[in-house]
Amino acid sequence: VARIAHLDVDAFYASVELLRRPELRGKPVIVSGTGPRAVVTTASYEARRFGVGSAMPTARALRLCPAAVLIPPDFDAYRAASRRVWQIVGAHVDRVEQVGLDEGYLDLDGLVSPRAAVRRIVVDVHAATGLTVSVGIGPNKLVAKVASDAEKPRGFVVLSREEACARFAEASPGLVPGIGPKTVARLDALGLSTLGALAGAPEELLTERFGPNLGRELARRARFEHAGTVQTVREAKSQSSETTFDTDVGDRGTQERAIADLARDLAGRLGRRDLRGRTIGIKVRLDDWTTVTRARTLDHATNDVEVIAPIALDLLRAYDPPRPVRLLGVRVAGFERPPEPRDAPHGQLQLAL
DNA sequence: TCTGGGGTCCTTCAACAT
DNA sequence: TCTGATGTTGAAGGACCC
Repeated sequence: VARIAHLDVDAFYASVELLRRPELRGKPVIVSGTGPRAVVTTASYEARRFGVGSAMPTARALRLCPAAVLIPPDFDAYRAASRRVWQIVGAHVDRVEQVGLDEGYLDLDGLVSPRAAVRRIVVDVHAATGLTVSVGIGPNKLVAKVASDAEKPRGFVVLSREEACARFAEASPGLVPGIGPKTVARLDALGLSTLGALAGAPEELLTERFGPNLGRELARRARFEHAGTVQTVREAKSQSSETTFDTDVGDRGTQERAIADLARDLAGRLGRRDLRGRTIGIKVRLDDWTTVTRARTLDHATNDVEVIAPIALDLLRAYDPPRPVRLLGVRVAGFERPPEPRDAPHGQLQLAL
C-alpha cells in the first residue's frame, strides 16, 4: 500500500501570510490580486467556511465574506517558504516530484518504515517553517493525491486502491484529478454521477462516448488505477506572459504597447533562465471570452526581445481582433537544447556542432 | 457572478516526407 | 509512376491543474 505519498501544504499562500502577520490569525484571509477582475488565489480555512474558494472572483468572495482581509500575493515569499519545505522533504526522501510550490509526490520504495518516515517529515516541516501539511499515502499517485485531499487540513490518510474505491464510491467523479467540470457534466448526462457508477460502467460505453484514450482512462481512474511514476526531473516546455485588462481594450495602439511590454517581460525571464525557443505565439481573449492563439515557428531558437516583439505584433495585426480585447499574452515554446547544469568537463574542449 | 496567471497534455487537422 | 499507409511537424483549440 505505502509506495507513494502525496504531500500538500495546507492553504499554502494564506498560511505563509499568517506566519508573518500573526495578528491576522483566526480571521478570514484571502490572498488575491486587487483590481476589478481579480480572482482568489488562496483562502484561509476561516474564509473557506464562508464558501470562499480558489479561482473565485474576488468581488464575489468579498460579498460572501465582507470581513475578509485581502492580501496581495507575494510570490517571492512563497517561493522562499517552498524551498525550505522541499529541502526538508529532500533530506528524508531522495525521489521527490514537486508539483507547483505547495505539493509533491514522494517515492517511498526502499524505505524501511515509510509511514513513520512521512510522519517525521510532517513534524520536521512544521517545526522548521510553522506550516502544516496534509498527506496521502497509497499504492500509486492517484490514490495518494486523493487521500491527501480527503481530510485536510493536517490530514494523514493511508489507503489501498480497494479502500479508495470503497471510500469514494458515492463521491462525484470530479473528485479525481483529471476529471474536470466538462467531463463531469458529460458523465452526468450519461447517468454516471458517482465514482462507483463510473467504475461499474461498461468500458464500451465510455470509449464510444469519450474516444478510446479518454474512455479507457476514465474507467481506470474510477478504479483508482494509475501507472505513473514519480518524475524527479521535468524540463520546461514553454514560457508565457499574459495580462488581463481592467476594462476591455479596443484601441490597437494600447494593444500593441501591451504586446511589446509582455514580450519584453518574457524575453527577460527567458534570458535569466538561458532558455531559447523556436515558436513564438500570442493569445488573445475577446470581451465575449473567445480565446484565439496564433503562433509562428522560426528556423532558430531565440529569447531576444528584438525578435519576439516584432513577431508577436505581426501575429496580432494579422489576426486583427474583431472585438474589444480582455486579455493579451505572449508565449515562447519549442525550447532548444536546454542548458546543461553540469559544468564543463576538465581539460576537454567541447566542439560546437 | 462574471470568471488571473502560469503551465501541461491531448486531439484534430493539414502539409509534407517516406 | 501512381497510390496508399504511415510518420513527423506545426498550428489551433480545449480541458485541466496549481
